[in-house]
Amino acid sequence: MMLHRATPTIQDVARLANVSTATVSRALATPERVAEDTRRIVMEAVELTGYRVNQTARNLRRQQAGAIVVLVPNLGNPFFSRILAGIEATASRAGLNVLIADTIQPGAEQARLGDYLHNNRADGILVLDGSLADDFFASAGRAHPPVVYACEWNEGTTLPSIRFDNAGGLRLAVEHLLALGHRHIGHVLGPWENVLTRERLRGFEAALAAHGLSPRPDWLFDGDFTLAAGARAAQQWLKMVDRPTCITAASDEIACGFISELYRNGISVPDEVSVVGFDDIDIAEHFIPALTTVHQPRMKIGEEAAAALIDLISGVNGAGRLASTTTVLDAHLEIRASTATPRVAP
Amino acid sequence: MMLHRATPTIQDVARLANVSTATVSRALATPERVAEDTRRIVMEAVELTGYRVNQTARNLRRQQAGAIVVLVPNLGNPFFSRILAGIEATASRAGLNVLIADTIQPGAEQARLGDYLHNNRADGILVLDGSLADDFFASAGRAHPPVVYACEWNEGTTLPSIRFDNAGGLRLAVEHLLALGHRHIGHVLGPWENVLTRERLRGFEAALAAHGLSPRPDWLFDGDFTLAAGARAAQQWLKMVDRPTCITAASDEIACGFISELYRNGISVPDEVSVVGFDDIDIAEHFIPALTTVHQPRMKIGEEAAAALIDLISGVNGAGRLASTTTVLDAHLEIRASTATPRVAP
DNA sequence: TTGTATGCGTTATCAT
DNA sequence: ATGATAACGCATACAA
Repeated sequence: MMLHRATPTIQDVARLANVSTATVSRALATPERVAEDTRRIVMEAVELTGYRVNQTARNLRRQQAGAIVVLVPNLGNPFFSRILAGIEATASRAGLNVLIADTIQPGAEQARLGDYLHNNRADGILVLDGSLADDFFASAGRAHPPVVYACEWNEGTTLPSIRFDNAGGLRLAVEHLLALGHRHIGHVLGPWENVLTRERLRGFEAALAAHGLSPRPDWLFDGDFTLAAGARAAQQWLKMVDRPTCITAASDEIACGFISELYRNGISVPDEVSVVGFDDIDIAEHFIPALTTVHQPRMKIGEEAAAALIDLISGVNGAGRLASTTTVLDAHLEIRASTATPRVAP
Repeated sequence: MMLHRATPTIQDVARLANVSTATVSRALATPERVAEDTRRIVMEAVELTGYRVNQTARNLRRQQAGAIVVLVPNLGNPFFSRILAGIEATASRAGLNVLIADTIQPGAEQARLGDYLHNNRADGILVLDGSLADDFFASAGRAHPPVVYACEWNEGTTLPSIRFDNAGGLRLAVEHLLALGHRHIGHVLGPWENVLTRERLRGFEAALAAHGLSPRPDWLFDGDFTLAAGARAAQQWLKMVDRPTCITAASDEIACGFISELYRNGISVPDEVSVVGFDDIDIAEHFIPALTTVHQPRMKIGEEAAAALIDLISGVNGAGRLASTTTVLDAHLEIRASTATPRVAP
């Protein structure tokens, strides 16, 4: 009769190999500190028993978690998938697991997130949600694992962050439109509370100012980052008597929603209005028309953020753990078919 | 001078409350097994010290991991984001953390994934990758945590799975086209090795057969689930002398790529060819034209899969752990603007 | 109801 | 180079 064998422990291996558990542990963790012969015997016993180290026990002993947690605002938003892929690839290469937590969850703020901070569940925290304030992490002077912001950040943060040059991206967009001959430029905003919205608006205004133009308040369309917001902005645009000849959108989704709604109302892009997006999501290149947009290297953002966090965890920076290092990735404009010279000269 | 206090342990709380560690443990885990007064005193001490239970120690003692792992084929694919959101929401409600692993990672197959299976890292495994065979999990007769397939599955699997009615979805698509008057119907396939590709093709063929039609091999376009594959299929379509008047695509991305490439070549959808997608991704409704497509409730798939796995973990099904339960979610067709009556009668 | 004592599986320290 | 042993922090069986 075949008994259902329980998971083998280091003890089982030691017994079979006729060595102490300490030797087995060493043979696996630091092979060079074990004699050639012994190592062979131990490895054989490992094979035979099918032993796998129990990570929970190892983590308890080593006072670590073997994992990082990523705090995502709305996991359902496909924008984050590439970033997550970059994070996972980098973390797994470093032997770290990746936990995900959706900050949109009700009741998440206190209980669940606090769990990750103070319960030895994670060796480090990657925050993609700029609405989480610094003092959330530094609460009550407790010790907590290293924190790195990616994509979004909290204004005035003293924590390290990996950012994209959002203002610069919008500047490129506006300059492209100016070069095409546009002078009447509008902008569809993301949600006001989002730091990216404000950064992109800042770039928009700076680019106009650099060319002696000032933004017209009625050409600033409120919104969020969604397709629906773009469609709403289009409705407003349709109703205007004095319309901008082109629009910069705070996201590709906004741009697509905007174009789509105009199309349904018989207005053609770029013939009657030019549109620039932001993000360069997959569909942008295949949209109708192909979307001119600011490209964000999302995979790379994830990789860099994870790498920075791992550095912090392994203490590469030594006492520099507290130093706020901000990495800003350069913006790049992908020029496609949704922008053209204005049909009517201003 | 303010010393940097280390993380408080259950010992610290016990000392302060003047009770044993066992009592503290009970007061936190099973309050009803502790006297009213004692509980109050303990809770006060917990507050004062800021004690948080060490999950690693708890997990070691309880012989569990407190987490499930989701095996995703290509995390960068935005299709999975909603599913992940559903999984995370359900798991976190059950107090379980969610680990993500990208099965696309090189070397992942053996080392990393085996880690999750046999190293006490996860209490359960959610597999979104149908290319992972059953025997990968059941290797060498080892004990391993419960496994549930979601979305994709391995043909002939004996493991539980949550599926979408892929064949039924394609059937709805074909019947819609037939009802519009189409008789020349093509299909753009996903990757051959993918079970969803085969299921959807099966539905395609069955629907045709049910109406006395047989599929024409030259109207079956090879591909994968990407935008680029749709564009390639469009190129082929353009070159044909005898073209299908409509196309069902194995994914929305294929459909969008197809439509987009036709548009660049001056062909209009649905005027000259009708297109049906599959998935109902966010952009579908806002595409030009709005895409008729098979709606997949991705969030719900994630929720149901997580719920099933959690049931298995908590042993709700008792000995039924080995029983293969397959849940199939119903298909639904979202009719929009990319389909119309054929321009030329056959 | 509460306390005592033991062990979860591993690794690090200290001998040898 | 190897072995004995003591923790890591918690939860439970058992005793009181």
